[in-house]
Amino acid sequence: MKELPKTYDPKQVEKKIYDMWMKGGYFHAERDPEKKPFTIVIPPPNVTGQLHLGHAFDETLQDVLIRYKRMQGYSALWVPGVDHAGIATQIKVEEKLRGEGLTRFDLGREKFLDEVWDWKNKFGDRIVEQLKTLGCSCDWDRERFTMDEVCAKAVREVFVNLYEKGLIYKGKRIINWCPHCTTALSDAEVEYTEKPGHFWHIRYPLSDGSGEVIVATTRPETMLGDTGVAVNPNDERYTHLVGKTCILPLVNREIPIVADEYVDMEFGTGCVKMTPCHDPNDFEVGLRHDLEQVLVLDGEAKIINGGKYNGLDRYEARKAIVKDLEDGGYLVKVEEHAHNVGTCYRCHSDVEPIASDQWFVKMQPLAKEAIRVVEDGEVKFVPDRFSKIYLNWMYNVRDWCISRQLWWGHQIPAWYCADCGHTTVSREDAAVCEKCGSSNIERDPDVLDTWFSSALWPFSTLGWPEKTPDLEYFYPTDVLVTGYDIIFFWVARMIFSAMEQMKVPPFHTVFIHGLIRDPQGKKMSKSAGNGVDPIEMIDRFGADALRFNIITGNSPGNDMRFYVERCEAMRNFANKIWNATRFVMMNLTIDKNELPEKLELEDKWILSKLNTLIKEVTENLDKYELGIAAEKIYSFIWDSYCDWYIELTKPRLNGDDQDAKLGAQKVLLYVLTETLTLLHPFMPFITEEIWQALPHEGEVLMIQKYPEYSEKLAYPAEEENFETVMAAIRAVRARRAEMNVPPSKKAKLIIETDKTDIFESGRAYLSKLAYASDVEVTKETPENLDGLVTVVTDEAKMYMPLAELVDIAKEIERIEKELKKANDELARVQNKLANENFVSRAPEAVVAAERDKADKANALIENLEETLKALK
RNA sequence: GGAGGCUUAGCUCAGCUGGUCAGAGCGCAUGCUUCACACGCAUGAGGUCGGCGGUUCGAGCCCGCCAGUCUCCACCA
Repeated sequence: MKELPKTYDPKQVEKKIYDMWMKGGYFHAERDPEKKPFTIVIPPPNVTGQLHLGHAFDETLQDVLIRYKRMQGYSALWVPGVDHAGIATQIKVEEKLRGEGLTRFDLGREKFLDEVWDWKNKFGDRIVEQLKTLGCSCDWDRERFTMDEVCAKAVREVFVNLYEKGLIYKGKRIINWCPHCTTALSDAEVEYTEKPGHFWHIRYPLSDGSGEVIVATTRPETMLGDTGVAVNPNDERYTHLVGKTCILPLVNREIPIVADEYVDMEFGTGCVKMTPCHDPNDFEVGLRHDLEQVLVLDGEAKIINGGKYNGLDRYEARKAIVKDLEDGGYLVKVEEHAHNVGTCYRCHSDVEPIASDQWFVKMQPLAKEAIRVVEDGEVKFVPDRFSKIYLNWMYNVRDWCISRQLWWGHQIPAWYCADCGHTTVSREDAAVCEKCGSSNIERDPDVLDTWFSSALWPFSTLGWPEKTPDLEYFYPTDVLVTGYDIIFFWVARMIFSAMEQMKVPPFHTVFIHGLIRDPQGKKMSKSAGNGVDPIEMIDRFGADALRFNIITGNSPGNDMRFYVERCEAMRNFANKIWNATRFVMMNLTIDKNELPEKLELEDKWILSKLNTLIKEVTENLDKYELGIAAEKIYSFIWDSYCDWYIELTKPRLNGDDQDAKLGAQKVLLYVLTETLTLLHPFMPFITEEIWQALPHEGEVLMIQKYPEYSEKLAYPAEEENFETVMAAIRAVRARRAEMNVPPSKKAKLIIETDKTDIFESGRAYLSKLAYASDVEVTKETPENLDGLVTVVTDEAKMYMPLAELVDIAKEIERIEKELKKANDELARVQNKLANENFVSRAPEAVVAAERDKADKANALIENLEETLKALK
């Protein structure tokens, strides 16, 4: 027999086991017509990213689900892959270039893209390798990249398809512009944070010299782009001014005063400066009143078209302009004013609203189906509350700006004709204008939003638009697992994209989880330096421990704090399993896993508990209650199997009765194997390692059948009977602990009970677990209780001769106390049972349970009273 | 402005459709060189489940109000 070390060392195991799985091809999902498919696509992490705890959480949940389904006999496919992550990746490469004193423009598009591909090839495998250390059972044969050929084809198809349907258009709108990333962003990519600011009141003199209007603004520098002043048409203070013009200070431009409902009379001065090119509302007002559009900020947010201010950064310009206004007597007053500023979700620079020509996806028609499938329950969110968040967003969704002024990404398949001005949008790269045939065409330099390609992920990864066998078999996918923070970015867009292209929802369930935070509840981030590296955790405690830590102690959709100590606790759990196995193996003389014909009471107890566990765990997993399932297995292994059952088998294993010995071994092995199988999706490495060492049939645990509830192994009566023995043992231990009797001090144990057979059969382990030198089971009360310590339960009265420790007076006092407690309990229960309403309206089982409680309390009281009488 | 979450033992959190639901881990106390494990074993202390009302035979669990806290959406210049 193999000698196992005393402590489990994941490092010796995990890599070896993973390699074995890989070699065996167990991650690969076959299109098996005999099986039902179960598919998950991974939320593709950034190709050059590193695994953080958020990933670890996400991937662990998916791995548990996929392993569970695989073991249940599904053809379980987990499609892995990575995302090209347009902005994020481009920024990283540009930073690297900056270190060399270069910009992307120095290289030019082609060379720059070569650089990015190099970067991708250099770091692209890192996160994949990290996923493997976590134990992810992805089908690596099907790994995809959002920029590979298959995905590119899907992107091209969808773009052209939507364009042809009029659902993609190009237009001049106010978009969110990041001056640092120098690209447009979608609404979803802007994060708002409240920042302190000022509210400047500025005097705009009327052109006719008859007075002035005072406007209030938080962005004085944008006045360079002002082409009007708006007031509310119902604002009597200003009606006489509508139609007049005023002079824009510093610029000396004559601009009209217009009336528009948009203006809030209550706010500020009621006069609003209109900057159509740099404010979304002003843009709309400008269109309605035909105001001129003057762009005063360039892509880096430096002033243009602003005379002497040209070239100034927006913040410098603000200072200069405020000073000049003040010097010129135009500044009326300045107020403190906190307001929300949009920032780039990637670089956190202030986002600039700028009028710009961009490509958009028209959302209203697409949102319709995306709303319907969730409202109709074709796509369910777990927990359900996230469907409200999703729907609310979808109801109010605005057109999606999809063009990005980047180089890294899917370049937009649009060619502009220099001759006729026509735009050719095409699945194949265009050589000539489709309208006039001119070859004088130029491709749009912009690329698509990264999320445009991830939106197609559930079907592009399976080969769409080709009708591949994979697509046929594995689509639609089943569950999408992700954090609530990317519902809008990704989940929503996958749903409407799939509905438009596939006419079928991409998945039936969206399983949402929360964020992992630091012990203070703060978001983990690189800049705050409070991030915990999952790889380090795996290194220190093992992947299984990390996984178990992440799975337990939280509930679906809620954030959780990460405690290293919890990893330690889970490492201890792994060690516990390891040692339980050591125990079983060092007593093992059989090489086949089968139950014995004769089962002892304690065997039936543990088998029945196991059976219940199987039922509950399966139910919990089916309801996505992974944490609850995991905790139940934990407590079964630790509390039931290790703390009780193993101890119970020791007398048999160490005894001379060969049949009993074998019986105990068999049950030990059976229960251990079943439990390992149950636990495998959560702790794949240690369970596989142990399973391999135990007698088994089949190649690997990871494809064994998941345990199923069996009517044959339900022993409710025996379970209950054994619990009464346990209660007796606990009572004795508690009594001894109370009196500070060390385990080494044994005492005879006399058990007076009506259920002699139950206690009789447990004689051996009773003596062990209750530290008895000898056990006597009887129906008779001992004649003389002098010098006996008494322990009373509802099923037994027990006596231990520990004369030197016994103080009769104290004994009596204690029993009277217990008696009072029992009486209180009885009164409570009887009171309940006396309630007509309760008895008639509560479910039968509940009433029966109460009656049972009453019976037990009665029995206990009776026992206590008898003992008390005897003592006196 | 709108929506939602959270408030349960010293700490961090579980508690599924209202009836063993008052729990877990860590921490704490006491005692254990018990032949798998001190990354352990046994025993124990500790909570009027944020507050106030209501529904119900029965409420951490449902409803309303209040307080604290966090988040998301919208974004009045």
